[in-house]
Parts: sequence; C-alpha cells; structure tokens
Amino acid sequence: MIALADCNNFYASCERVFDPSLNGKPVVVLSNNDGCVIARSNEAKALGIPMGAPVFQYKKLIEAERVQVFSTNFALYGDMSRRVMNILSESARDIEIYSIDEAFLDLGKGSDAELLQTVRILRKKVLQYTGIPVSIGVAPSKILAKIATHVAKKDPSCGFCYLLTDPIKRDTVLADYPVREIWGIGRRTAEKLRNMGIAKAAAFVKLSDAFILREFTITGLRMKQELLGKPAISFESSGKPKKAICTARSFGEMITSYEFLEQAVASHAVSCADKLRRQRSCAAAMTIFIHTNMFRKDLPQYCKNIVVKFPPTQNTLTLVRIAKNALREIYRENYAYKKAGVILMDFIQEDNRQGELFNAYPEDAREMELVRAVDLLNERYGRGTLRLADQGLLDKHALKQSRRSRSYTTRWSELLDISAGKSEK
DNA sequence: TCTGGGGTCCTAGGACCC
DNA sequence: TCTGGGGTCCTAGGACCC
Repeated sequence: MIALADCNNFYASCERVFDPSLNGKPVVVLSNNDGCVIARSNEAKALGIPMGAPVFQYKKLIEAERVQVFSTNFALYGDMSRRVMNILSESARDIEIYSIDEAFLDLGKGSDAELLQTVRILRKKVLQYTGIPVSIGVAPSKILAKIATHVAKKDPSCGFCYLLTDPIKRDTVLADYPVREIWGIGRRTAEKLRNMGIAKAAAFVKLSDAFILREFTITGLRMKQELLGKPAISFESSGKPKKAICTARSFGEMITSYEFLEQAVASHAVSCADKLRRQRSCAAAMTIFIHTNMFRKDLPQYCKNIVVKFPPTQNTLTLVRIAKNALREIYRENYAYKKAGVILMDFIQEDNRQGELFNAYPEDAREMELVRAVDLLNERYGRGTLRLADQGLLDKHALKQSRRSRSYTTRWSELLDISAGKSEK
C-alpha cells in the first residue's frame, strides 16, 4: 500500500511552530517580493483569501481581520521539510519526496487495522518531533492516496488519517469526488470534461479505455487505472537527479540597466551551477530568458528566450560566460525588465563525461579547482561569502521581504530566545 | 504603486535516415 | 496516369503539479 503524507498548510504551520501565539489566527505567507499569497492557514482560507491572491487586492481584508502576514522564509521551510522527511523515511520501507511538503511512502502489506495504526503513530511522531501537523492517506495507488489524504484533511472525524483500501468505500468516495480535484486534472482538462457532462470521478472511470485514450492520451488512461486501484504511476525513490535546473526571479522593481540585468543573470547562472554540482551532473544546454512586466499593459512588452548548447560542463565560470553571451543576444534596449531566469538542461553524470580528442580542457581543470575551493568556503562560511564580480556588489535585484521571520533553525544569530518565567517578545 | 518559483511529462510536427 | 514505407530524433508548446 502507498501512503501520502501531506503537511497541513505547511508554510503557515512552520511559522506557528516558532510563534505559538499565531495559533487560531489567520496566517498567510507571501511569494518573493511579497507579491502573492502562496500559503494560508485554515482561518485565512475561511476568510476567502484565495491561493495566489495578489496582496494589494486583499490589503483591506488583511488589515480588517488582522491577518498575520509573513514573507517567504525558505531557509526555515526547507529545514523543517528535511526534518519531517527524515522522520517519515525512518518509518517506511521506501520514500518518494514529492515536494517540499509531501511524500509518498511505501508501507508494504498489512491489514487495514495495522496500516491505520502505523500512520496514526507516524502522524503523532512528526507532530511531536517537529510541531508540523500532517495528513496521511493510504490506498493501493498514488492517485487514490492523494484522494485519501484529501478526505483525511477535510473530514474532522478521521483524525487526519484515512484509508481508501476497500473497493466499496472507494466507489462511494469517487461518486462524490469532483474531477477537477483529481491529481493530474487541471483547468483545461476539467473544462473539457465539464463540456462532456462529466463532473465526478465516478463518471470518469466509467468511460471506455479507447475513448479516454483518444481524448485524454495515455495520461488519462493511467488516471482511470489508478482511480480503480491499479497502480499505473510508478513509485520513484527519492534522490534521482533532476533533468532540468532552473533559477529565476522577478525583480523588486523594474530594471532598465543592462548592467543590473547582467548581474542578475550571472547570479542565476551561479545558483544553477551550484545545484548542478550538488547532484553531480554536467549540463550541455542552457536556456536564458528575460521579460518585461506583463501586467503593465501601458508599457511596451518584450519577452525572449534563447537556447545555447555546449560541451557538458559544471564549471560556474563557463556557465556564467555562456549566460552573459546569451543575454547579449536577446537583450533589447528601452524596455523595463521585470524577470530573468536561467535553466540548465541535457545533463550527464559528472563521471560519465566524455573527454575531447583535441582539447583536454586544461583551462577547465584549473578553473574547476577554483570552483571547488569556492564551494568549500561558501559551505563553511555561508552561501554568498565568496562571489563573482559578475554578480555585482549592489543587490539591486535583491528581494523585497519586509516581513520575514527569523531563520530559527539555520542561523546561530537567529535562534529562538527562551527565558524562564517571562514571556518573550 | 503592488501580480512567485521550480519542476515533470506528453504530443505533434518537422527533419532526417535507409 | 501512376511516385513507398518505416523509423528515429529533436523541438516547441501545452498541461499539469506544489
């Protein structure tokens, strides 16, 4: 059986762990530059603040209802995630970490009573050790496990743990489950299904295989099988290297200067290169893109990307050079840029790298020693301790983060203060 | 004034091969 | 008059996820 463990309102819960006074209050966490709402506590959801809501549109509501607002604090969320995942992986045969707040677990075989017991203990352990509440659904396939978790979260009677192993129970749940909520069905597919008069999961699984294959491709057919309890989406153990690595940011303010744009692109290339080396890969292609602010209909718009191919490398200096050259090709004057990004693709593992017959990369070998030395120093003294001049000294493209909580678990200087007998503020 | 970031998978169509 | 059949690889773009 497969379990899906999903942290409840993860970012909001992380903030609450270190500030219990937030319990019972509406809490929201914002995207970079404090632009959109990307996480909400139940109380904030109840106020009708939608996912992705632009903050400025909800300012009045936020003030009137005293919603507690936080900038993103990925150092904190990433670290809390790691703790939660460690506990989960200790208690399962195998784990697939699906996102920062979700993991599939392979529970093996067991009676319903045993499985329920297992996940209840697990939930309790995660809560006790980290303070993060999770919901856990158990089912024979991933999509059903998703649905089980959904029930676990919504139905207060089940204590955040729900088993969807029995076919009769499954049919009951599917009869009432909207297709739009099925994992893998997005806006477009839901609309198409609605036009066909199909609203619930139960109606979807009654469609013939041939029809589903024609209208919704192999993806749709797999969904049907999964919904019927036949696994069609394989369990992928975590730790597989990524096939693409991307770093992209919106700017706090629009940028017109080529110099700053170049610094931002260089910084993104550096960050991609770091991630690339961490998974021991070399990249052979890069996309870089820039675009203006698409919400500003009053301003001229420009949006361009370019793909560059090159011999596989993991050398930061090489990747930055490539990124800078690519930027020069797509840059146009007289636009106010809002976002820039770098994507690395076409990976090979670093030890499978093919040598070149006429160029043994003597330059590259020397530079890689430098790059590795920089990695070591940054690891010991903190990210960004040593940086390239290309990245610029002024952090003009730095993020707006006016309400970030402390990095309680990852910075000595920001640990929680606790003093006996007094309430700490 | 103010609108996120980082991924995966699938398909269609073109280019090319014998 | 009539001009094959079978395949691979690559890319762009769409759809979806959290």
